[in-house]
Amino acid sequence: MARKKVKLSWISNDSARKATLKKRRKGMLKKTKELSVLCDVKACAIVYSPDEYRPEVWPPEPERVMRVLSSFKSLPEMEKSKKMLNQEGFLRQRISKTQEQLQKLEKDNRESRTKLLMLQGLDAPLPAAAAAASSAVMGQQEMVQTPADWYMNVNPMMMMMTMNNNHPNDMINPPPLLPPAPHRHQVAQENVANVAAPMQHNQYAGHDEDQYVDPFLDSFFSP
Amino acid sequence: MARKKVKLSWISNDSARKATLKKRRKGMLKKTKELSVLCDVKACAIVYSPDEYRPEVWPPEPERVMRVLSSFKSLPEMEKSKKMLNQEGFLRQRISKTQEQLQKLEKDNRESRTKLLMLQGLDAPLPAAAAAASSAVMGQQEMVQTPADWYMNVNPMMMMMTMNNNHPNDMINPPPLLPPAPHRHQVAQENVANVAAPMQHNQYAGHDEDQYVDPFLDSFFSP
DNA sequence: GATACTATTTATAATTG
DNA sequence: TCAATTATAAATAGTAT
Repeated sequence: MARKKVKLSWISNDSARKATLKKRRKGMLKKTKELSVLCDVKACAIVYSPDEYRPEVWPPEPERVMRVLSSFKSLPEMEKSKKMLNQEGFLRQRISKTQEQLQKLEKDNRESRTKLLMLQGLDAPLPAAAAAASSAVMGQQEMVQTPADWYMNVNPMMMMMTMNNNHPNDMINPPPLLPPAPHRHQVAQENVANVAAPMQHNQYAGHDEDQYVDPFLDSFFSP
Repeated sequence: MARKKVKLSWISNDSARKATLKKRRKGMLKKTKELSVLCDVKACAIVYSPDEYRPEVWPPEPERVMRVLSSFKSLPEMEKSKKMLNQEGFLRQRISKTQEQLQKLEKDNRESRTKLLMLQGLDAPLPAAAAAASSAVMGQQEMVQTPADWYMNVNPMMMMMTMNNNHPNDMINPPPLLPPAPHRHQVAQENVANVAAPMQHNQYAGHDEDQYVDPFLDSFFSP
């Protein structure tokens, strides 16, 4: 959106793509925030970026996810949710398939190089990438090496569902029966008319949403 | 962003707020799509609007997003899920690295082939694997045109936890085991709202992971 | 209320340091 | 590579139909 009109297709230039990602990701999250604030709606944006183990997310309060989840409580079919996919299995399967692909690719690569050698008679050493690739795929040991604190900070999924802004919810959630949350008092009263909407997905509005954990959900997510 | 600088606070005027919501929501989803296409990253946006039973979502396959929601059970708050999170986190990281390697390898492969061509002056057809890799890396146009199809091949878990290039993702996500669902092809790329829950009647038949729709999540998007 | 239409503000592609 | 700058494309607030 500047200097030149951009065509909507993948940016092949690595550095250019990276730069664009950085700019636009920021812009997108900002837009999300603005929409949510201006119109008082639940909005959520997630962007996973290459080489980053955790996604950029808006809104920044992952704990609000619980409220969104609690809106599901009334839905039927809950029992069947046990059938939920085994995520780890999914990933493992993917890795296996990727390995296959990689192996084929490596084989092709080797064949190409062999031809090259025969034709030009010089020894082009395998790029580090190729060797690293196989070890990366195969090297399960690294799993053990994963820093303990690494995953502690990782919670892409949990952030994913977070949403809504405080404004309406604050209105919707009168001072809890529980210990009051002081920060809520800054909410303006003019917004009364607006409070209806955000209500629609929250059945536990009367509780302190930052602390309350729906017992049903709790059990649902527990083994 | 026009006529007057907007103050970042809730719009009290009902009609004005509604109008803004409509405009900005559209804009935000568009931005999400653009970012995703231009930089080839997994990006997701969800907007709940008042008086609308289902949220506007990008990408157009909400069931993919839904699966992300299911991963919420990995919340660190859930003590027993931490272990699993570790596993997933590791796997995700591993996949990211593998994808990097794969990209490098693929690039290298291309270079070798270029040399080959120059030297032997004949066009040796790409072996299957390399061709697949190539199209996976280069085939951005198709993705833009039929995001639905594209996502058919994307593992939901990958979508939510990984981020990175599609190129590698395509490699990592081989074609679905099940035959494609033709009805998805009618999904209009631009009309996000209409495709909110195309899978809602696609039951758990087959229980293939790429097709399976969790009833819990599915019902979320159903009125 | 939904468009359609600008005048502006924003976002950002290209460029520079 | 990265941040800052700048010129331009996009988004959109207010308005009219």
